[in-house]
Amino acid sequence: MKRIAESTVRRLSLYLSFLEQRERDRVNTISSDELAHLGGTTSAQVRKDLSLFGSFGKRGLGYSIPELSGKLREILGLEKQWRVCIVGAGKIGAALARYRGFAERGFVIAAVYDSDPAKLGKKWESQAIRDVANLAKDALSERFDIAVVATPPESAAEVVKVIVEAGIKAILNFAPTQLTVPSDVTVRAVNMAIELEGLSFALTNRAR
Amino acid sequence: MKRIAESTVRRLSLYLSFLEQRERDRVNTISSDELAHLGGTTSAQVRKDLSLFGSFGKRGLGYSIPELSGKLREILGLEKQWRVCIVGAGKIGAALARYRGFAERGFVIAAVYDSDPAKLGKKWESQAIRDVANLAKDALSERFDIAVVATPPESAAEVVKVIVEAGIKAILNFAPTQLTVPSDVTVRAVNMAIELEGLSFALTNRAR
DNA sequence: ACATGTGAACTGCTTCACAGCG
DNA sequence: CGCTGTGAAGCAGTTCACATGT
Repeated sequence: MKRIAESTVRRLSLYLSFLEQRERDRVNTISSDELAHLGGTTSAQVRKDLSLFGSFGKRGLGYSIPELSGKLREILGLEKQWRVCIVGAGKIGAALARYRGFAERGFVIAAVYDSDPAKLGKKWESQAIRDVANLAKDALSERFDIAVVATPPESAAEVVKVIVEAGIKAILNFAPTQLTVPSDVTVRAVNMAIELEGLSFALTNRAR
Repeated sequence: MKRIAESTVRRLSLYLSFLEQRERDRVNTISSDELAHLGGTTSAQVRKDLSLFGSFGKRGLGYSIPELSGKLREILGLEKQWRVCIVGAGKIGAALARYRGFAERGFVIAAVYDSDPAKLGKKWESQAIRDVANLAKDALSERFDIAVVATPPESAAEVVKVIVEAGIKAILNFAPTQLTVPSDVTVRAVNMAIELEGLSFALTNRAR
């Protein structure tokens, strides 16, 4: 399969979230132009994005919402359940564990780890917090697909080493650190400092 | 000033964080090649990024770490203090309020808002949680520079309306909703669902 | 000799514009 | 006629390669 740009995949996710809203409204067709408006892009961009995966629309009509959202879920791999383990039982981990949207989209929080003895064993949304020392062993039997790194920056590198050795191929990193991983492991980083600094830059350098 | 790509600004933030690590180590010069390694890019990219703002290096030597980090702070607008208000006193708001790194970089949490009567008045890292109904009024006297939207998706649009009317020109959005704002308002969005779906896509479509 | 700074070449994402089809 | 699907054109960001300065 052809290589797909990250920006394209992000837009596909967006399109899907709009379609899901519309599904609830019982509207059942949508044009590339409407999708473009919702997502702040152009109709040509929408059609190009979708055309990378097939021809899902009807000329003169637009796209069937149930059909297109099904296709997008398929493309994005949201038809299977993904087993996620969260490493780091701080506020960010908590926010993730509590967020209902994940379960809806097939992301199952399968385990939560921390290294703080005070937290171990405490229940968290029906999960007991486990000792991160057991992660490697647990991963063998529980087959985590995705690991979320929500530790302080000092521990991130070490945790990632364990994650990689456990054979997990996808990491969502909330620690403000650059991770080094083999090329078959995919990392997405969310770095709040970088976002805030981007805003700072925009405020400082915008035309007056 | 020439338009700068968002990707460039993100890299500048990264470079700065590496320089700050090195500053602590009392090393005082660094080459574009080293910076590139730390940030997973190329030396040409580093030099091109920096050259957009001036010539900060010495040929044959590299960049002075204190000088370059100073320049980067200046470029990114991190020399002044930015007043941030957080709207939504949930877990994400809490994670932000607690994160020490922000204060260090000049982002001052000036206020925290919520609409839940049960939360109002409670203290949070030395901030009393205020009623979001007062946001518009408070903004007049307290001059918030940046607003963080950390509310549930249903309330995001309404909150953003108030933020924009209050004259705040920069928004960091954690709600999984597309925001509509005038073109003089900068928005950065952090959407965990999109990141996870990106990982799902990568796991589904990677070469086998 | 070494590492920067930068025009030129390149790559790849986005936009255009229109043929194709319902 | 309307809206999709898609080559071709355009443009922006990245990489190359070398002249330049120390």
